[in-house]
Amino acid sequence: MSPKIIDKDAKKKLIVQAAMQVFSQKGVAKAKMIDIAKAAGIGKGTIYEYFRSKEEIFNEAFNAMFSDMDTMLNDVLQDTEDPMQKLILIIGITLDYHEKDGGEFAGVMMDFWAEGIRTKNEEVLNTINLKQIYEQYRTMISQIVREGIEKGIFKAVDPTAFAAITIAALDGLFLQIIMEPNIINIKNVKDTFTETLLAGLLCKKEDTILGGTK
Amino acid sequence: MSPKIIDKDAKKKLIVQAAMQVFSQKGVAKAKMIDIAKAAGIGKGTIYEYFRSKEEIFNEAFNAMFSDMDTMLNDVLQDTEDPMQKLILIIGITLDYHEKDGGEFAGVMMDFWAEGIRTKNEEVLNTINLKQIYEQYRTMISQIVREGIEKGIFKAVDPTAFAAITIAALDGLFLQIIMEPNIINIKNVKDTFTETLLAGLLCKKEDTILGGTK
DNA sequence: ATATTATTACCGACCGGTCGGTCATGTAAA
DNA sequence: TTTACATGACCGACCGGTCGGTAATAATAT
Repeated sequence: MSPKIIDKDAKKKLIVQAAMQVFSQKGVAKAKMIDIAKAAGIGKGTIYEYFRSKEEIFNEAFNAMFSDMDTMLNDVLQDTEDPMQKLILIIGITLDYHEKDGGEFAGVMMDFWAEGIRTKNEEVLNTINLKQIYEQYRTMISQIVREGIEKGIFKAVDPTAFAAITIAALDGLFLQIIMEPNIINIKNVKDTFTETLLAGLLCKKEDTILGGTK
Repeated sequence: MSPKIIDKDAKKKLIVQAAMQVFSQKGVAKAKMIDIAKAAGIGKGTIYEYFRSKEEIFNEAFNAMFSDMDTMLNDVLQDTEDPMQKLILIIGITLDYHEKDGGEFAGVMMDFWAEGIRTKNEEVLNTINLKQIYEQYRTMISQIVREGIEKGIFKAVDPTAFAAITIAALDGLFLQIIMEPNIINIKNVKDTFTETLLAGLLCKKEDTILGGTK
């Protein structure tokens, strides 16, 4: 009566994983379904038992990635009350995350960005919403900065702008690392990066750079 | 004897411009030749009178963009001897450049990055070489930082790492601006950005952030 | 002036390859 | 034998690039 039973969820993950590999190597647009199938060691048709379309695989990969990241960040933030320490942890976690799965994340991130950029704001794209993710991220960091300012630890910078710049710098560094892993690797620049970025928060100098020189 | 004569170069530029528009809206992969033709107000076949392939248009756009940027930067750097001022100018120019042609540059940059990332290091891609461009950029900035340190104006940071981070931050901010022009626009964050990034260079504090807290 | 003609510029129907997605035909477990 | 699962040959939409034909221009001939 009961037939062959396989773990559907496990197979779905397998396919997503294979897709991530192919996506990161070729880019989503150039990744063929047959490539994904081969990478997963299954037939092309089988993919369609688990996903409706290539788009759906892409969405699944996207969501998996960010919910994972989100969990890690929230876990880590429990560890300390010190705002500076929190920022250091966020930066560390974010940078380290990019090395996950042999840097697969990296290549695909490009396509997430591309997709995010070209998504019209009005259209509610119910699956992928990179903008929303960025907003959460921004809120998280600006909240910490505000906390630091209130506690008198940080200089009174604009928390939102600072958050935006922190995220920007992280993304950009990420981009550099993807592009030139030999020249710029995480271990080398992580500390300098953290120092450079956060120095401005502690530096109490009254005369600003722009005001001083211009 | 003499036939219809038109300005081939002008038309080439027209096509590149139209292509840039379409590329930035749809992405290079999804941009159809017919879209480019329509945007340029010409027939599809005509494009092939001026370019061999879509790839060639992409390359042309890429080169035009960066040689333009390069010229602007070199011009501006003549204006001052002060290292801090030089850095401020570089940041300003780079950020402003992204608003050129109604932000068209922005969308296409995504594809340049994607292309750059997926270009194998070994293969000499004779037309597009984003990595080389980044190297020049990095050299330029690290040179200025080195200058500043020698003159005793800057703290003794690692010039190369600082250059990498500056470029990273610029790229990342750029990415943010593309994604959320309403929230993060250049005029709003330019100053905070410059302040935040360059603060670390002047701040003479001996105890480092990482050393102090960890 | 006006017609002729050589040459260039332009065009879009068409071709051929590609690839996402389907489905008829399996196969293996129970 | 039944039923879930797997597959790859096949289909057809799509799109980059081609090509034969047409329009525009200007030198030349009338």
